[in-house]
Amino acid sequence: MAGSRKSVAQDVHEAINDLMRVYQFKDRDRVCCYDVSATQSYALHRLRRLGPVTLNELAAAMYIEKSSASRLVDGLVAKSYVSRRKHPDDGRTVLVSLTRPGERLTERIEQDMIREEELILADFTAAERRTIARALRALTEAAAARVDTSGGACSWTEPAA
Amino acid sequence: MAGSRKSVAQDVHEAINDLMRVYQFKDRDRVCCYDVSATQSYALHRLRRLGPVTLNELAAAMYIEKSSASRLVDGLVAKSYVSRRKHPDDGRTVLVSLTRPGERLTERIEQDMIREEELILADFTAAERRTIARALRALTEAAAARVDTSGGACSWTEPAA
DNA sequence: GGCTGTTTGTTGTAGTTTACAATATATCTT
DNA sequence: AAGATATATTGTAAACTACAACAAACAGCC
Repeated sequence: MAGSRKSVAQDVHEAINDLMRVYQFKDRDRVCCYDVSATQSYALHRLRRLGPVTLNELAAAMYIEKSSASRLVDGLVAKSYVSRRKHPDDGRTVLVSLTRPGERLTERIEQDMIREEELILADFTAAERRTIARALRALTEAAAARVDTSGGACSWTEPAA
Repeated sequence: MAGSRKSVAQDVHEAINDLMRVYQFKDRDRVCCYDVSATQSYALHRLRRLGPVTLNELAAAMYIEKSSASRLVDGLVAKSYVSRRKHPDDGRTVLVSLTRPGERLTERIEQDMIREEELILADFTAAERRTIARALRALTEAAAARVDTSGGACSWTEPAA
């Protein structure tokens, strides 16, 4: 395998790059269809998954700076899709959570996007679809393991050179 | 399969979302290491793949608007990594291509990123790595097939509802 | 109990990426 | 040759992000 000139790693690298470009475009295009942006939509989905979280936790889950998360929440609060309230036990932290309208919107967007994913996946057999899902998940986890999200910022773990 | 409550499409949808967030973060983090941004870096890689192209072609390959491509090229020309010259046969179009320094930088970045990809892939067997590569490529092509890049803009092909 | 240090979140500021609309120039069609 | 079309650039504005400075609340220690 070390002999092959075009490595699998190179294949994967290019494929991920291309996948990201296509899906980023897809996300941009989708903005118009709902009341939220792609980033806001992702935040809603994380919140749906995580339940009420502090701002730092949300920032870590999204791999963004806490100040970015703060403004992201600003926007969603302004639209009444999330609530930001003081933590009962710790006056420093806030608890961010979906409102009922937020839950409804999140579910609707999620269903629509899954339907689109189904169309894309229609070209594959059931076994292939499962393989794709597993591969993506594994790859994501492997990459996520290299991110340090402690504190209010994130940093990529460089290999000790 | 229609019976399973959590569909494969849902799995794939979430996995792609998460993968994108992690890799977008990884890209942002990597900006510091070179003389170009992540987007500029992607443009360099496309140019390396495509050879000299017109601005519209580059825009289509990157799924961005022609005006965005124009400014993207501005930045890379300013750094002397690409050249923008008039097409000999068609006075309307420009030919964008890598300069020698641009080629060198592109190769360097690509090698570094592939090395990182190898670290991420280290957790998988050779067979798994090949499966991941194939799955990603197939997924990307399936998604790309749904984008219409004719003219100076792109648009996502919605299913006829 | 009160001082010091730490954690948490917000605000000021700035850079990058992107799109839409208007424009200029060149080519094509009839 | 005139109008229509294609290509690229510029004006403008929005979203997303980070870093730095700050304010408020907690924690520990003496």
